[in-house]
Amino acid sequence: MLTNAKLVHQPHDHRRCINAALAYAKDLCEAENLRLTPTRESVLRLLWQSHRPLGAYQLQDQLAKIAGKPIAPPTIYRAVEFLLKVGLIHRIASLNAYIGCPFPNSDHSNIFLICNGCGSVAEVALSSINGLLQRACEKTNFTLQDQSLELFGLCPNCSPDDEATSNENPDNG
Amino acid sequence: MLTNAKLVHQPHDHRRCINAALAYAKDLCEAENLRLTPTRESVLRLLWQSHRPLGAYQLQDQLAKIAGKPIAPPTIYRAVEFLLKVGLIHRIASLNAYIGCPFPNSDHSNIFLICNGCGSVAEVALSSINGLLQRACEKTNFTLQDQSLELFGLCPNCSPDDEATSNENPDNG
DNA sequence: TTTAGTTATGTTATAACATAACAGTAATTT
DNA sequence: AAATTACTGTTATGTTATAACATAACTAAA
Repeated sequence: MLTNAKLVHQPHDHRRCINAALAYAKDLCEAENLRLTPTRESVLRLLWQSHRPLGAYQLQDQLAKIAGKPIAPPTIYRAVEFLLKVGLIHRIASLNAYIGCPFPNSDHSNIFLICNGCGSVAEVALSSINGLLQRACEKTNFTLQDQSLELFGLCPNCSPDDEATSNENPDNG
Repeated sequence: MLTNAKLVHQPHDHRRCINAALAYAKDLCEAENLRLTPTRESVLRLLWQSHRPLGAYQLQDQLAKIAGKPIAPPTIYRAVEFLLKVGLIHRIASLNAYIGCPFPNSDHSNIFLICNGCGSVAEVALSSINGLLQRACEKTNFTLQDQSLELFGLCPNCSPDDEATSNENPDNG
């Protein structure tokens, strides 16, 4: 089971997450002859500021602050579209929000663990589930192309049966 | 595996789908002392007009025609909210759209098979998948509360490797 | 090194989805 | 019938996303 859940739910040096993501993005774009322009890089960096997803208009606000000038929605959506296309970020459909992809290299299909308490989102890739889904599709003669698997609940920090301190703004990035 | 996939993807007497859904809704509301008002019933009926989901503003247009007067968005969203709460319909997050629930009685968690060709949506309930998801959550100490599982692809009618006629507007309701 | 082709961004407007707030009406209870 | 609750109507607005067109920046020949 490939997952970043431990990282998301525990204190860690989040700069390493950011640096790794940015470095990977740069390498990928160089290798594929894609342009990681300043806008795109800024949006990617913003989406790695924490392990919580950001909506397009949150990105707009934050990018405007960074850029020191107003940013229009299409600018955000274009950057997001690019980053989605090359697999560096994900869209969380149920939240209308975006988040950095922790496994951009692996050809995984993702299950998102979305915490109703603190808003953190962890990702799990589980081939056994993909196998089951694939078989269910075959049984119904459905040709699977893409998927959106989003689970809602409470992360370890926000679980009531967890004795630890909880909620709202854990500093795990 | 509980599914309505065959029904969705094959020609069938769709009036039976509608009648069954409406009858069930009436029974349920009577039993639970809930009010299936004309607006709510109309919205439910519209969501059972076909096996394709409808957005709130499509519902608005169609309900306005039926009612012969303009309908404001809150009217739709209130009816939808009610129907969601009592489990008679589902929301498809990735489509911002709503669809009648084919198994309103069973305590299932649903996987939606969304056809990129004709827009039809079938539903599958598969306990083995729920078990796997539950175990994945336990491994990461995530307390599962709710889920949204949406698969995209091509239904049997829209699959290219299927010799049958295809696409866009199959008359299966 | 202009020119043309392509890709990316700026800008304005608007489409599409969803809810807040408050007034009024209908059903239900007392 | 008055009080209470549940539902609906109405206006306005918030939120998410895209269309359409203009301009700028990069790239690759001529």
